[in-house]
Amino acid sequence: MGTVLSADLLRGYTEDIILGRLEQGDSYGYQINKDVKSIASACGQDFEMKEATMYLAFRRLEEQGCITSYWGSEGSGARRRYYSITSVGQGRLQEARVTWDKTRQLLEQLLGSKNTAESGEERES
Amino acid sequence: MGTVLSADLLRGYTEDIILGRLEQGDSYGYQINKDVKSIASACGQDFEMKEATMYLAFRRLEEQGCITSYWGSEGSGARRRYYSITSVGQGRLQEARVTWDKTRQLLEQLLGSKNTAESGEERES
DNA sequence: CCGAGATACTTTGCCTGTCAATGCATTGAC
DNA sequence: GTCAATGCATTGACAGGCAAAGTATCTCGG
Repeated sequence: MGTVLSADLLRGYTEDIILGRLEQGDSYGYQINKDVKSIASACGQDFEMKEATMYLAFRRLEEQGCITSYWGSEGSGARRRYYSITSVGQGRLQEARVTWDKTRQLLEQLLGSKNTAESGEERES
Repeated sequence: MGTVLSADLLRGYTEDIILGRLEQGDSYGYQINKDVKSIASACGQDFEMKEATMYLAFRRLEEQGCITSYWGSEGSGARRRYYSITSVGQGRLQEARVTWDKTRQLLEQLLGSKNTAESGEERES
């Protein structure tokens, strides 16, 4: 169902995706994993953030001070490690969005996407 | 001058960028490298496709049958290896644009970019 | 009570693309 | 003769993604 997107095309965005999710409120690995899957599915796309990838990204983000974590206090079920975005993380997310926007524009130019390739010629000497 | 874009954010797109350039006509490494730089610069961005990265990508593309190459016949100056996009490469480029478009949409959702986060709540149980 | 399946987190080792560094060869300007 | 620009190519290291495997708890059906 839907296009299978290679996560390699999103390489380097894993941490920012997590931050984007945590901006909506504290969450934990399994939940974020499912959220990402369902968002992708709503876009008609078959994408999943692999667990190994995700948990390693949590580690990095915490080292960088972008998130903090705490063990949940549910009486039943497996224990959950909740993550919370910090102000450092917020800043980083803002920045990531700006960078993403510029990257997007650039790649569109470089790929010569239809929407920007209207003009007949644009070869500079 | 402009934002410095980490090429790592474009990881995996190198080959497609090259194909996009070759669609404009046969070219060679040094030229493509300069074209990319000047396109980025026109976007107000400081991005460069590193030579090592580029030449390795040429290699891969040729192995995949997406491009062919031939030595230029200029009487003077250093020899140039020209590359030409094949129909396989054309197909791949078409595909890449579609994939890119989907990836773009998805990442915008996942990062929670301003333009798509209007609705108040969208948390599913 | 037992097994299957969902929930939930973690580690190991491999693969692949990027890139700094380095090297080679030619040409033209100073 | 030397320096910068052109032009191509290889090497080794690094980092992120991921398959695979492991641990542990809970729930539900039989």
